[in-house]
Amino acid sequence: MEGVIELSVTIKDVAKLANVAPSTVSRVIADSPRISQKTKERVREAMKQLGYHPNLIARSLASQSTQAIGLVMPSSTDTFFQNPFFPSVLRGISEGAHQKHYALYMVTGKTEQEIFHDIVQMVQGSRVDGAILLYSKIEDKIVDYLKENQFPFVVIGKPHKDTEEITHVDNDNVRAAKDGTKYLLSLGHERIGFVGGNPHLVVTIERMQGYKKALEEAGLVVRQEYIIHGQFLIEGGQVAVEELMSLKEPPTALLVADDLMSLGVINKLNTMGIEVPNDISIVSFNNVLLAQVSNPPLTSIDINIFDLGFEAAKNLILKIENPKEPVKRIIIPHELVIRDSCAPFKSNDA
Amino acid sequence: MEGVIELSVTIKDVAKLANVAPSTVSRVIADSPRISQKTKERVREAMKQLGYHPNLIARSLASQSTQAIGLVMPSSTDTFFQNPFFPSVLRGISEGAHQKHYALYMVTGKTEQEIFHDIVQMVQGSRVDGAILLYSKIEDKIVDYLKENQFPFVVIGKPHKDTEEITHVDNDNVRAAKDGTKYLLSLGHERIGFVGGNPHLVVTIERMQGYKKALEEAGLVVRQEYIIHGQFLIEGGQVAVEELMSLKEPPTALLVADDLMSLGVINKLNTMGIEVPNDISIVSFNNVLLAQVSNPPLTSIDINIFDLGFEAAKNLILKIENPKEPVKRIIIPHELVIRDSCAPFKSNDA
DNA sequence: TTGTAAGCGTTATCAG
DNA sequence: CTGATAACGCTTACAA
Repeated sequence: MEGVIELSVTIKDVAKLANVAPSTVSRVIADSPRISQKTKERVREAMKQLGYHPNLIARSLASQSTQAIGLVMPSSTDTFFQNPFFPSVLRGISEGAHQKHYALYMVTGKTEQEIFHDIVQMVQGSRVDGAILLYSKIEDKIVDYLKENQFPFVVIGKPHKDTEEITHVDNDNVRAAKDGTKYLLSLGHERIGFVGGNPHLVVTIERMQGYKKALEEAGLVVRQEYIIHGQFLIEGGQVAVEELMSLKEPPTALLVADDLMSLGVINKLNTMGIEVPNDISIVSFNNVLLAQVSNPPLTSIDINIFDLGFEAAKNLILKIENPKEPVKRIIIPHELVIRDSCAPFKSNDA
Repeated sequence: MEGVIELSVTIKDVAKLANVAPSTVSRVIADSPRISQKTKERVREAMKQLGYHPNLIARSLASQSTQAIGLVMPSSTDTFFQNPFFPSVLRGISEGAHQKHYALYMVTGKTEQEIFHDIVQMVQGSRVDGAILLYSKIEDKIVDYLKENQFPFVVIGKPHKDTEEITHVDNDNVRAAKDGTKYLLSLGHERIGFVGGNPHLVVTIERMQGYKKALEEAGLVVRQEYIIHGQFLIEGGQVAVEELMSLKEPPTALLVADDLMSLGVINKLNTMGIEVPNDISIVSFNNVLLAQVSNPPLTSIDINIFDLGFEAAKNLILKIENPKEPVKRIIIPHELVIRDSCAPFKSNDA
């Protein structure tokens, strides 16, 4: 006869039972120092007896805060979900949120318009205290909207514009791509291709820049036909390979901007009878778990995805709880993890 | 001079500008048929001018509904997140929720206790209108709690107990495992091992049952040493292989309850110089995208993960919006997808 | 240290 | 068809 179907016990019920005013109960919940121990205990006892739990919605309305943060996905949700990047970054965000007792809120729109609409609702509807953009693309209406309304948000990746005014957590992707390319260069490769993701994503742009820079610094020309864009998916890699390998002078090494793409690349290459790393070398990006069990295991640039998420959540909450928190740019380190997908360049006429 | 920093325009502001009562504005928002067209237009005009957006929190408080559904993850969140099952089921849920304009809410607790606490908060705090359990395990406090409080929820998988009283979306896992095992049997294999996940998960139990049944029906004895449990992760598969292959009489075929585990299995086998499918055959489960690019491509039982999520969301919402909705059991069909990880049994002394 | 009462922004019940 | 007015359950001055 207890703990059952006690439909909505309110603060008033507790107050009545404990013989205090509702406001006192509220203060006990907040553990206000201005309430006597005795009262606190009495109230807590009453809460226990009644199985009281605060109504968070009411609390949110009164206190103008929800203890929830909104997650903003790219409009290509399906692609995004399929990629191991998503769960990893989510883990990081979840951990960061958890430490400060925040929950996560996701809208379910699919198209760009729907998502925009959902976000506006979420923000104006004050369902969340802040938002994390899990991607960065050029010309993003959502960023503009959030900025205009001075709503707390941080972006994972480098904002396309107003970089100095938007707190963001990012890798040094230019540098990372440069590192990867240099590694390939150091193995003697000169015909190096680049397989990137959606060209509207800033991360794609930056990695391409790094790739180009490395080539230029090595005194090589950048060949436009060596640069391919696809989706951050297995098929993206497969399609890229088809194009690249049909060239008269195909590359002998590839910088691939995503592990999942790399799997597709290798898979396609296999079916064509081309071997990695014997016939072609691959440096990949992200170093998700799959990179290890790939055949061959992938040499991949670890970008510490978990940390991207974790820092994003942490800094967003800082911002939420202290509106005058300064704008920050947080750079998460990367690291080239060498496995077995690269080999020294061997001239054809051997 | 418009659309900027209009901090919290309320229904009252709109009412004032449109020269009507707040309640009228509320009715216009709900598109009540009892409001004249003229008034509606006038009010809508005012809303537009002021950039009004309803405060969803206030609405929730007044209407006792949030248009959000809570997601309940297993306590081994990290493992769960890493598995492609998660994004797939999430996609399905998201789609189902989207069609009825629901959002998703996730708590961030890590340990079993924290999660339980978070869920209670979420439920009693009326932050969501219903919940989806993304797993089913034995002795689940959360299920008991939800049931006791008659809170709308559905589980993905088969509830451990009170099966008839809990709406759930599941595969016929016993049958599916039986099908997979029979297929192996039909190839001439008799020494078939089973690699399952966490033994507290109902899905593991059922797949194991199906496996056993198939063997028994074929007149074979179930060997306890052929049954291994691990995590639904790459390492889980790797560890299982170590155990299985150190047996004096190792199996010639494996039924593996998860694709990611299968990758681990194959990977480990490779390093041991054992070839799939020549030396050992594998039937896997889930048929996630990875199954196709695995080397060799996996023969895997497709359980239609997306549909699991989709139906769960759809039926939960049905339940939310109609409390007298009957309890339902929804069985999503499965299908054995044959690829290249199985070969006919070849006796050793060939 | 505690109580009173006024919000928070909606919805919903009555009147009219 | 529209307007008052009372909830919804909590927080937070302001009093006492």
